[in-house]
Amino acid sequence: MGRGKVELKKIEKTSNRLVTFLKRRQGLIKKPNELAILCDVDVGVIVYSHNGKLYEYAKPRYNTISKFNSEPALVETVATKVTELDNLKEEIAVLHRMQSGLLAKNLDGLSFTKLQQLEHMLKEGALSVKDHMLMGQFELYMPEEEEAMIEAKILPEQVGELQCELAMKENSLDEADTSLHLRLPIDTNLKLGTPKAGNDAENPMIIE
Amino acid sequence: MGRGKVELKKIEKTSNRLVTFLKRRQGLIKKPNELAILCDVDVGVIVYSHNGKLYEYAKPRYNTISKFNSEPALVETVATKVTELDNLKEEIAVLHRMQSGLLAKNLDGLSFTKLQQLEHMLKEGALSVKDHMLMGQFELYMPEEEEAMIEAKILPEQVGELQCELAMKENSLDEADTSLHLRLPIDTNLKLGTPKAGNDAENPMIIE
DNA sequence: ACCTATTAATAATT
DNA sequence: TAATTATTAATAGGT
Repeated sequence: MGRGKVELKKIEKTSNRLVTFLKRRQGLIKKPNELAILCDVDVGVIVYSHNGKLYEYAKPRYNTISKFNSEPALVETVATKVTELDNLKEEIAVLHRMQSGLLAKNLDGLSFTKLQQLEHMLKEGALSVKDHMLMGQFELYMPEEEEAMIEAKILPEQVGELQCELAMKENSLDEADTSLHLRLPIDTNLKLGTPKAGNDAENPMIIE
Repeated sequence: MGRGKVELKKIEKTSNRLVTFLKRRQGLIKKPNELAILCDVDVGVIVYSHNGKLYEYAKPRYNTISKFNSEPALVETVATKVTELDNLKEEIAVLHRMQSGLLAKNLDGLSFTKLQQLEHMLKEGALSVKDHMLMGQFELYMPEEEEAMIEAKILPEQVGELQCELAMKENSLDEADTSLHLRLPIDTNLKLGTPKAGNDAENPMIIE
């Protein structure tokens, strides 16, 4: 339609291209409205000009379409959502790694600083959890022999491995300035509870 | 175009409406393609038939458009994304609460079981982190007096508060069956490092 | 921006 | 349904 047909390829002459864009855009925005009304269906059209401006038509039966309709630009909207998703996934990955890593010992991906932070968190956290649980329920005194048994249980094989590691590395160390205090908080001389049988040593950390 | 113009209202005769839908739909899908090519812009069209079938055109310059393009239905796509976002946010909230809660002592939202899990994690985690850091860098021996000083530093005010709490609750306890072993793992007799000055006690846990 | 010759789309008919 | 045709609608190029 027009004086002579046009070849289906990019119009190189800029002024012509802009004029054609204007004209055909108007037609493109008008048509779906007719289709929507005549045939009672849902139609959406979006057109982006080359400088990013958005033109659109949408029969807003679906919320999603009307949602996009109200947005300044679909691309930006979705891009934002995708970025948001990616960030959240990344954050979850880090958090999971920090938590499950504690149990699975997969700490390799964490920086030395993160390890320091973890250590700090563990120290503070141990005290906080202890404190918190005390608010609810606790047992003050426990037979000495029972306590000793529990400690024996809690001291895992890792301690032995640790000592083994230490023996092996004993002679090869320097650069003391980045080393850390790794001892756990010392015994506070509080005897604070009796373990519920088999309940605190087997359950891995699971996020529900 | 056609034998007589049509009024812009729903075509009541079903057969006519279906035919019109077929014809105009074809035109609607064809036009944007021409516009996209001739004017080198991005265009997307979506049409839903009344029985839910999706017809569309999209010049897939933007991933977002092509993404929708590959979906059976835009509505489902967006709904899924929103759900995904909500789930991730919820998961992050839980993870953050478990981590920052350790420091901020905001453990109230966590179940008793979660507290038990946390305690377990802390115990295991302390050993794991210790173990992990040992792989890299450590200092084996430390002067006895320095170690004592560090322990004094690490024993925070919470311990005092804990003791205070204990003193106050000393007489009011029962229900021993749900109580927990809260003592930290005992001293392993390993002297494992010297703290880098002021580096592990002040930094809160921050996820980068 | 407007015209208008021409092509393209399509409503009614077959 | 599918093809044909008369008509309207869109628009390319000129003014």
